[in-house]
Amino acid sequence: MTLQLLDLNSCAPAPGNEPMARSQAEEVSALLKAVADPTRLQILAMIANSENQEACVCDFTEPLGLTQPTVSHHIKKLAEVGLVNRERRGTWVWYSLNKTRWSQIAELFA
Amino acid sequence: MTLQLLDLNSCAPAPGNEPMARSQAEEVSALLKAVADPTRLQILAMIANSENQEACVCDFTEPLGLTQPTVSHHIKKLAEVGLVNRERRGTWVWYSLNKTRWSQIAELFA
DNA sequence: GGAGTTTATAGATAACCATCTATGAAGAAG
DNA sequence: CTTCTTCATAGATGGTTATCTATAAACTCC
Repeated sequence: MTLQLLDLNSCAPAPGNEPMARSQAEEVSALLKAVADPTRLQILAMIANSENQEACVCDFTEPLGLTQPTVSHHIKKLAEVGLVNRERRGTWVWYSLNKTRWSQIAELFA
Repeated sequence: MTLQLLDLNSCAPAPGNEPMARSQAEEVSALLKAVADPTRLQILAMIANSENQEACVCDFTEPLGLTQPTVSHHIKKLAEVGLVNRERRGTWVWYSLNKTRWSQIAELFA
């Protein structure tokens, strides 16, 4: 999936009433929806602020006051849009931030 | 409302399992939810790409294939989080982008 | 004031989503 | 192979939201 800008700084010949392509809008929207949830923002911040910038599901349940399946659900949403990487090491599954994907969001609003 | 960063680059002493404050997460989430909708992304892009970087409700209905109340609903969502400015001039109401607010989103993901 | 135009609001409905409980899958260790 | 731990999935449920129709509000012009 290739992210494209909203052309805020574009000097294009003013498309007029032609709206941004719906498909592109839906792509960007899906990425933003994943991050537009308070619990998922907390999860992302916790990963970023943790020791090795990685964490497993069980690290979140108690601080967030949520059940394990709910945390798994949220992390899955983040993984689906490529915001977190998944890596199994033994019994645990470690999740880390995909910083490239993260900064792609920043570029959208640059 | 004061926007705060997710402390991705923070050198703070590693809060450990203490999650980001829920209230802050909800504030940021509300802002991102407003923009995490394909139709609203199209509206924002259309405003940005229009002649004087402003547009009124009736400019959107036909290109987006939505009714006027639906467009009003979406613009209201954007206005509620301060992403668009509202200005009545005669019969029309003109909406423009709040670029300060816009770039605050970029800062969140910087 | 009355008619026409533009935008906002109210209410209804269908789709979506966050959360839970229950259960399955994957790996470690005895 | 069995047991324990961690994570994922399935299904149910209540809350949120995008959309529509109908109507009100604000403004212009005659």
